Amino acid sequence: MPDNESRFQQLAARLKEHDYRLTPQRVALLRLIASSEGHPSAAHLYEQIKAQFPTTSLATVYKTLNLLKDLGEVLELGFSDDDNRYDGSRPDPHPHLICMRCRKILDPQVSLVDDLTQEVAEQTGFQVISHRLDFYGLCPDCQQNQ
Amino acid sequence: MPDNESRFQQLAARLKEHDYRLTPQRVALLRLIASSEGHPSAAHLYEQIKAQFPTTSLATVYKTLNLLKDLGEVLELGFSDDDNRYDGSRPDPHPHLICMRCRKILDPQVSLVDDLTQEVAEQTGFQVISHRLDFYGLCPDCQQNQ
DNA sequence: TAGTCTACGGATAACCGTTATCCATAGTAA
DNA sequence: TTACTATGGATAACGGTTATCCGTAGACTA
Repeated sequence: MPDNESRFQQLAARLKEHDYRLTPQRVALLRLIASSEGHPSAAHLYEQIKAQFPTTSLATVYKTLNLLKDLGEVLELGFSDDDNRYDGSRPDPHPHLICMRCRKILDPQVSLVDDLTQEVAEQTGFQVISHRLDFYGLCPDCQQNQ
Repeated sequence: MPDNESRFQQLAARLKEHDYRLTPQRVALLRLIASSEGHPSAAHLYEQIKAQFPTTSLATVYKTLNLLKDLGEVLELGFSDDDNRYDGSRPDPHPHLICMRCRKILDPQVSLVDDLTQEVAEQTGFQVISHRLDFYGLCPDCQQNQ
């Protein structure tokens, strides 16, 4: 896994590559996205960036996130009953582990995803293109403190 | 898998069991839910039931679905960018296969879910309670007709 | 440096599926 | 018949996200 600074450089390079401007607001957002743990929501990023740029609009946060999403650099986790969350470290589809109590989201290291995907495809004749694998439960911290 | 009629009887019994009334609208909805393939949306059920009860409100559809959901008899599949879909045949969490073209949703028969769940739990220390496993792709029909 | 052009940021209205609210009434019980 | 309550229907409200509008910062040209 690359460190935060190099991940930020990657994101910045991708924007430049497509002739998008690196405005101060975007730079600040890229740094937040590259360094964030736990998969922040747009509202969370909005709260964080207001510390540096108090006049920033929530729309700017969404615009930047969608820009990175369209470039394939950010994975959007949509929830119908909660804020969307964003994964700026690993844009490829992968399983997530969601704590039902503190709403923290982790990326587990697993090996069986490809096997399960293949089983599903063979079972149904589907051409599987992507996936969204969410596990819900309690993180170790919340198991202790409940 | 039970046939549609017995599934309907199950649903009806569950409502009676909790002293909910079996109104004509609810009976019609229960039959639709028990017999539906491909995981209908609330709007889809609404269109269907209007053939029998033209004055039915969309709110009644949602109320009945939420009733069954709270009783654990219907599984709600929420999508942040699309209508929610409802599984009235298998209320327990299980993988789904979603066609990106015709939006059909299938229930694949797979054996590796428990293994993957266990791997995730051991890897992270999470107490895994539930899951939501969606695979996206093209169904056999849409592979041919594209 | 001045002028022009365009991408961008900020503010906010609009969107849309879902939920809440209100009221009339059907069904139940006494 | 009367009173009570759950239910259905209509629609307003909700809330996260997106679209729209406008002023401007920044880049390019000469």
